[in-house]
Amino acid sequence: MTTTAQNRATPDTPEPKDDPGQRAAPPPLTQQVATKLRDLIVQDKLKAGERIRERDLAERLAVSRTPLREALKMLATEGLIELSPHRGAVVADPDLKEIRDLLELLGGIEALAGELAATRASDEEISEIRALHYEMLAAYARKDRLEYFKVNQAIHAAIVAACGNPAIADAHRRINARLYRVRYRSNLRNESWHTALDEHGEILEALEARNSQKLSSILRSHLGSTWGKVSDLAESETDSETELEEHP
Amino acid sequence: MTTTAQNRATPDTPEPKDDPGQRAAPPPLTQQVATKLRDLIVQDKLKAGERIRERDLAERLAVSRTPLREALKMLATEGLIELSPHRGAVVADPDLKEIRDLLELLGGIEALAGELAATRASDEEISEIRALHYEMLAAYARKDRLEYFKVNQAIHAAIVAACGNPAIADAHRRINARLYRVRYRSNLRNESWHTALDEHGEILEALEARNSQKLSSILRSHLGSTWGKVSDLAESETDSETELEEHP
DNA sequence: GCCATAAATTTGGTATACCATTAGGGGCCT
DNA sequence: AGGCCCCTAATGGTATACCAAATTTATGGC
Repeated sequence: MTTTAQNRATPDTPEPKDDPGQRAAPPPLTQQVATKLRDLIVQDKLKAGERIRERDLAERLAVSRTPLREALKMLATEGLIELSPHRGAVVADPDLKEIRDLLELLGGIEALAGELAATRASDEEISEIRALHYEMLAAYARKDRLEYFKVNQAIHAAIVAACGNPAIADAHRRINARLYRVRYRSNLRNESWHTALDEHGEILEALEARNSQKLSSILRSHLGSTWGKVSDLAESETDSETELEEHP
Repeated sequence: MTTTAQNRATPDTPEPKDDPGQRAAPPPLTQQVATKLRDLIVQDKLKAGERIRERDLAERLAVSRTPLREALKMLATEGLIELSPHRGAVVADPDLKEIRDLLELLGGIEALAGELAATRASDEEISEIRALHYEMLAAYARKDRLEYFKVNQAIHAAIVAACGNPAIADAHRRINARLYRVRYRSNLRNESWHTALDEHGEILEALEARNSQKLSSILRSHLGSTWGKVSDLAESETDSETELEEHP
């Protein structure tokens, strides 16, 4: 058993997704599709503003429309795509105002999480964050922007997780997902790594000193500088390429 | 009067009645179902922990399983219900820890929103909030707990809306929805209205003085007292009624 | 009489078929 | 010649049918 066995409709489906011999739990297809779509959006393989044709995408993912639509509904409530009544789904393409709003919210949540983490984090968690910090320094030294970005994200996730409040961590993860693409591009093209690096030093310092107020305020301003980079980047882009956009 | 409190009781009211001859805009069924389910959950007509049988519920709502399932998926990502792989959906029944976590998050978001609203809110918005405050006093004078509760919610929603950040307002609405049932019951049975009332006076004062820091900190502690009431109530309940729960 | 195992029923998961609505194109009328 | 309207194709919305897994129940053996 355990081989999802929907072979009836699609006879040859070379799906290596779930291990057949493993007695582990088979994950629901809708969830798999949702996760896959999340990845596709976050990795920009589904471009922002792109129209999603259900039948095509369903065939591409080798699933039926039903689980795909359910996944779509989930991503819509997460804010990753937008659903128009009879016009289908498009990948969310936040404008500058939305990005600013989301960063403001994300900053607030990180500040809250940091404040709590400063008092609640275990020594082990702090040690791990310090380890990640060094990894980030390593990535910086190697000028490995991708690794730098990932570790950077991991650090923030770890701080948020250290507050011991899953609800906060979940909210953070969601908002972050909506900004992931933007921040990724910003990271790849921006010049000033050092400001973020300095701030991260302060963050670690405040955390280890268990200084709630300081950690909180640093995290707020930290995302403020992120906003600066993003808006600068957006400016230079609209300058040069003039993104395709609907006009009235 | 415009923007009376009743409008804020439920996120948005669907159109259960079919348009007579009007061919304007038929709202998607899935959305209607989702809205209806939200209301049912929030009004406790679908009890916490209750198992949801898709076929029954679909028949009860006179829709097919497909839109119902899509709606279910949406509510699941919103945290209002929980989906177990093959055991179906149950109405989310947060335990004390989860409630505390959610209140902590909600407090943080309200604090953030308040801080921003203190500087950004228009005079008209502040006036409207004051008007709502008086409505709440009226409900208090009449000992109308339901109205009091609704106006109370409306005030907080108005403050959050006044921060001019839809992302924050949306996040707030979602977290609040998950706590609505709990807070509603707490409100109906708790004795001490006055503490909340006093705090609301301070809130209004800080907002009109445009004192960001004060408004922010008051909103944080305000939900702290909410936690006190909720936990007290939970205590007395487990004392007296012994909620129906699965036993080994 | 009790426990274990297997069958049946129930329930959720998935696929497909069908219907309604909307966008696009071409022809007709002004 | 240009704009309005109708017709057609495509796409999303809804319903139903079928399959697999899980729970419950019945039955047989200890």
